[in-house]
Amino acid sequence: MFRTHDCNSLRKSDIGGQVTLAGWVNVTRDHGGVIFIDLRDREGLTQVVFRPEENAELAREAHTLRSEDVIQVSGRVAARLPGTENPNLATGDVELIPSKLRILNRADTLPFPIDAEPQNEDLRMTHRYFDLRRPRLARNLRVRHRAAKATRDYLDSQGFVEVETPILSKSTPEGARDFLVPSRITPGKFYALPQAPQQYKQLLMVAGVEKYFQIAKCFRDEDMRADRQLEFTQIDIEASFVTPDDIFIVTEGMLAAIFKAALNIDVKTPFDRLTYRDAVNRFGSDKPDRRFGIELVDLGEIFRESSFKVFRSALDASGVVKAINAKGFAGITIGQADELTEIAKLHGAKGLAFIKIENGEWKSPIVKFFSEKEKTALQSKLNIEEGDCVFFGADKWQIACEVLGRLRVRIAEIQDLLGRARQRQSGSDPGAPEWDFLWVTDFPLFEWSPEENKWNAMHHPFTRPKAEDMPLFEAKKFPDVRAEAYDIVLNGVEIGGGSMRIHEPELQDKMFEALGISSEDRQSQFGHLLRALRLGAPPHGGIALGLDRLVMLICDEQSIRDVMAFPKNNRGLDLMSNSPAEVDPRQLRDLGIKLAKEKNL
RNA sequence: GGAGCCUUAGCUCAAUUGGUUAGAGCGCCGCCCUGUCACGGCGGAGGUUGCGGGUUCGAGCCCCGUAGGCUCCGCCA
Repeated sequence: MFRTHDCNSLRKSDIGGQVTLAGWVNVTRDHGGVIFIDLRDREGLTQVVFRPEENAELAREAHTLRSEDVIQVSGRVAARLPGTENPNLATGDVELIPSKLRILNRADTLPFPIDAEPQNEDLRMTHRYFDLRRPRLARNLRVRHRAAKATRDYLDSQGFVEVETPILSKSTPEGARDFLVPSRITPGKFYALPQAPQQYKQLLMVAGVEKYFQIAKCFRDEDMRADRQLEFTQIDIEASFVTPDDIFIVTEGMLAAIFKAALNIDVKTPFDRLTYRDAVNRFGSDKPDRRFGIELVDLGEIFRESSFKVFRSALDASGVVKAINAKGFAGITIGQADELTEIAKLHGAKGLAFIKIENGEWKSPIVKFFSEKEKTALQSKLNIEEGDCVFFGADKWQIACEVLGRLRVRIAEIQDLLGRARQRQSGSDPGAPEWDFLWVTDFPLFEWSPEENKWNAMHHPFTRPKAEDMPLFEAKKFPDVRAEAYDIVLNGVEIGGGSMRIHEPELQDKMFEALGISSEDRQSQFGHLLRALRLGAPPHGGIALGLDRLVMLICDEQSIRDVMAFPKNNRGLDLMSNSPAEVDPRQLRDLGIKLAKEKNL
């Protein structure tokens, strides 16, 4: 037996016993005579004490130990001397007096200290196996495991069956850029790694599985972000003979089970629901963070007849005038105002108008254009008080809402409305974080792509239109057609989305037509699906949740990299293994691939 | 494809307005230290200030370029 206990299990009741522990040297405290070693394994720490008078040979060897050496020690469990107990340690009442020490492996000088937060992410990624030893990341891996296990247990209890779908699959024209895998056996042809198991899970519904799920790896060859990696994991769910409510209920139950398992938190269900239109109207976002206020207020009524040209012309062009009131933000600095103006311009605004209310005075170059009536109406509608700062958006609906929505989030960060900076500074227990779950429903079915000059599916091409909007769909009033599609949002982060699918071949064909996919392409790209729909496809729908993002939020991390064992950096490089890498020319020859010459710069 | 911030010892950081030999803590090496728990004490090694160019009597600091990292926009059905 390699060890009899882990490093977090010895207690007073074990005193006098003979035990063997194994682990890493967490820290050494060498007094010249007596030497203390904190031995660490994944469960915790136990103090090991070497005394020259007990065993001079062992003590001499213990002097050579350094951080992260791997050792095995056997000996007697002893009570600590009175007054030297460590209440901060679960094993702090006892210590191990070894009679045997095996140095299993010595560690080089460490690339970075394991007990501090390294700033250099490059360095962390290069030595990822070492970084993962740090308690924070070790905890994250285990929280992730518990979340995944709770997912399987819960969905199993609801009758869902986990089915694996191919990683080597087929490229489709819609959606993200595919990762391609060349076929050796069929030269010149390629598999694609799945962006999601979307078609397979629908085909499983045709197959009569009825309730499917999978914790599935997905691949998208797009640029990365803190919450986006080339490969990521989805909790993928699909069910037959269901309505959106059925999907909502099972998702809510699953998330409650995950939060119970990971954090021992009871999540309140059912979650609130907001239509896409309301979400954008009130929060300027289809994934609103409702943990703070600053809601968007529509001012169309007030300025309909205004003599202020900027507002009036926006309204006359059937746009909107909206505003947010940042309470107590009149002290905004010039730098902050510049930054917010930049954000506004970046998202399509021509500029940013705002009013500071200081010393009872409305300070802004635009106030002089307002009538008394307009000012009074503004004051009451926005609840304007001393110290407030009001920001305006006057533009097309989409742009005005998005701009104010972005400002809203940034202002909340600047004002620290979630108290994160304070929590970090005080170092105190931040208390229970607030978990704001929200369903956003009734997404538009289509989205206009100016680049391609065509309509694209906002969710995906298999999403069904809302039944009541079918006449609009038939009439090709595409911008007005709503989809039977929904997103699940947690604290302003989109953690999942899904829809009811099209199960009628005729409707699917019309959808492809609307998306400008030729009949030939429909057959070559989606022929199998269309054929399947003709063989008794049941009504079905589902959802997919981003496991990485969900675990990131649960672990209070800022990046999904910190909840993945071996993530890639933001250029898609694995700095540890140095992938991607060149391959042997023979491998390319086998695949019938010839590299193009590098571009001359 | 674009924008912002960053890059000084193994790590985390400092270095006044451009001015002497680029410092500190931790780590590492050596010596001392018998109840610590981030043990302590003394000493030592360790630097092409990412790289290239420019301005200057003089550049870690100013300018230009470039590489890398992170964040964001585009992109992500």
